[in-house]
Amino acid sequence: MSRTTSIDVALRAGVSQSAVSRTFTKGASVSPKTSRLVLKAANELNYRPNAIARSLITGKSKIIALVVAYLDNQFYSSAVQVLSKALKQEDYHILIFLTPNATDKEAQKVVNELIDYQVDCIIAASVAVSNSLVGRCKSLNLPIILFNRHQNNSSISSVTSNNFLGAKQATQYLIDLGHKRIAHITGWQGSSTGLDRARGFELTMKRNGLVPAGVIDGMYKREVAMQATRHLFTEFSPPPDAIFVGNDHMAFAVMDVIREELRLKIPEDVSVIGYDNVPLADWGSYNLSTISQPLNEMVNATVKQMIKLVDNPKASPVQVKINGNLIVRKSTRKRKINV
Amino acid sequence: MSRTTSIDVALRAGVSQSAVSRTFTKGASVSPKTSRLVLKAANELNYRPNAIARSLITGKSKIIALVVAYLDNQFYSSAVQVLSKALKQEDYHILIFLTPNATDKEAQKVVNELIDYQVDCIIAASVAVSNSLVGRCKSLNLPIILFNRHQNNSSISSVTSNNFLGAKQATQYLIDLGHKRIAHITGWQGSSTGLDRARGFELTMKRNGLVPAGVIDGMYKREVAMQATRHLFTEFSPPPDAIFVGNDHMAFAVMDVIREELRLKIPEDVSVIGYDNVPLADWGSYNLSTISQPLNEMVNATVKQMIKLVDNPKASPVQVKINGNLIVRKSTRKRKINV
DNA sequence: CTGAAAGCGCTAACAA
DNA sequence: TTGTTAGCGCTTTCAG
Repeated sequence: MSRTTSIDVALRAGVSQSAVSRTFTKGASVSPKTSRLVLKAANELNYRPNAIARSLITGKSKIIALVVAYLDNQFYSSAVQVLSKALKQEDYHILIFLTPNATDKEAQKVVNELIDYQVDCIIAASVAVSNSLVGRCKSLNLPIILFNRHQNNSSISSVTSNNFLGAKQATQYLIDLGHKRIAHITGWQGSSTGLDRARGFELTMKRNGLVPAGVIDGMYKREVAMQATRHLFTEFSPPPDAIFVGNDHMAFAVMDVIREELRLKIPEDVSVIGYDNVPLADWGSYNLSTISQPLNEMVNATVKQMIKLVDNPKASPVQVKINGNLIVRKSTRKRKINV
Repeated sequence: MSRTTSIDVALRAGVSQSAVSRTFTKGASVSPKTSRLVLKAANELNYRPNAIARSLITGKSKIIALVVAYLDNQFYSSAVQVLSKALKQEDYHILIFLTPNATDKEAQKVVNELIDYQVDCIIAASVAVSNSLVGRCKSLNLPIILFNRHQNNSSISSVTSNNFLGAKQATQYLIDLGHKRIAHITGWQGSSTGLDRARGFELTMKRNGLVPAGVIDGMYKREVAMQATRHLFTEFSPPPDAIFVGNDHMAFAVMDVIREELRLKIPEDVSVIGYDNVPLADWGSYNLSTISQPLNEMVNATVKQMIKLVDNPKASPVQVKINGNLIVRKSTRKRKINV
């Protein structure tokens, strides 16, 4: 009743146990004849090599740890899907860790568990990684790649879109539409994406001689963004006529408040633009203009770098930055002159 | 530069290697003194037991395979989050498999990989599992639990909500509102949820002496549901004044078509009710009435059964069925008399 | 309670 | 190319 092992197969095929191992280890030398014998016996016995035992020796588990804060934001559930597909192609598996409370202690705990399972690489999506943790991984030769986040520390690999440029595009677009009172509900100011996008906004406003009609940290959270929106329209006078929101996930919340609570029309009364271009942004009820983050390219870059690092943990880290595009939908529109 | 092992710790603590193992194996007998010595040395060396080596012996990996078709549907991304949290509590880890094309061959391949990694249990969310596959798992003593699906085969454990009852509630609710021309865009008719909900609809209509104003399979896919909606309003005359949609994910698509393409009002012209009660259903732009699937209870039941089965793979399978509730929001409303 | 010794199932030298 | 042998790092008998 217990699992068939390579010995069982060897016995039946009339070869040595190592012959069996070799036929299942790519790059090993086996004669076609032996291979055929082994494969036949293996098939009859329904044999599969034990990946655990293999990992113990090779030191490689073919498992990637994917650490992500949450999946509420469609950008991350999409990212998980695309990553999963790409990694499957490379014969890697995903151990997924959801860490909603991103305290450093929590992160420490997660990394401990990753180490226990000998994962080949960590992909940290939208999770802050302290320098001490990076050091710990480095000393263990455990590669780590930041996805959609970057760190000033240039010794760590990261893949992001060009958030600074994207924010500049979004802001300039609103300005070109004729908006003068533009507010920004920022992404979490403790994250690189949130900071880069806010920088792009501030700079573009200044370059155009405009003063922001309010800047509030939305923390990338729906509830906080909703509160920020209410604040923007009750405490600022005149209220904004356009809002650049730090990501799509918050932009949906902003739109809901503007339409359902404030009874204003989008885009007639207020233009709203988001960031990410998640699938939901294209749905009829939102039709949200936004800046795209090229998920496929970001994932490809991530996997490519992962393979490099697994192969050689001392390979030089890279910081990949991919340009996104302005996606114009129906949540933004040209101002009439003299509003 | 290589990893610290139990031998390193033993040497430093001045005890045997087995003593180290025992202090890290719960249920083993060690004197407090030895334990203290070991823990101290382990801490100084930053030692962590190698989970891979442990699995090789115990046969238990503390890893659960979570197989899910996709994460586009918010019900599943939510489910993954809640499951992840519950399993973490029990010290289990999740190897996630996304299998968008649910062919049996694909499933076979996934199961092979699961076996390779010696997962302790398979949780199959919304994935069809053929009987041959179930048999294969059984012969390997690999427990499997269906989440949000059930099979006629009563030898396999499953956790679902009471979809038949929920569909009856939804339909009766529409009838009580005064609707007479009620259509049903069904969930995929190859799935138990899709079938149970359709049965509940058909039966309730019949019992109330009503004939369905169209029944079309939406396949749980956004695009298909959109097409079905168009069909319902162009090919049926008079068109429906209420639609029971097989899940929320499709209901959003239906609402988008009704409002953006057909230029009809919800709920004034058409009532729409969904199924699942995903977070998005509560967002202002949709405000979708629906039947809840009690995710927390479903997850708790799943984890409980999983622990039982891991402990004893021959434990009797259970089919858990949890009742959901009607959630009334603003996508449904009472018909005026004589419309 | 403790240490010595025997493997878990496999890969990777090594010699033939 | 093949079989033999020695481990990977750990848990688990078995004596003491």
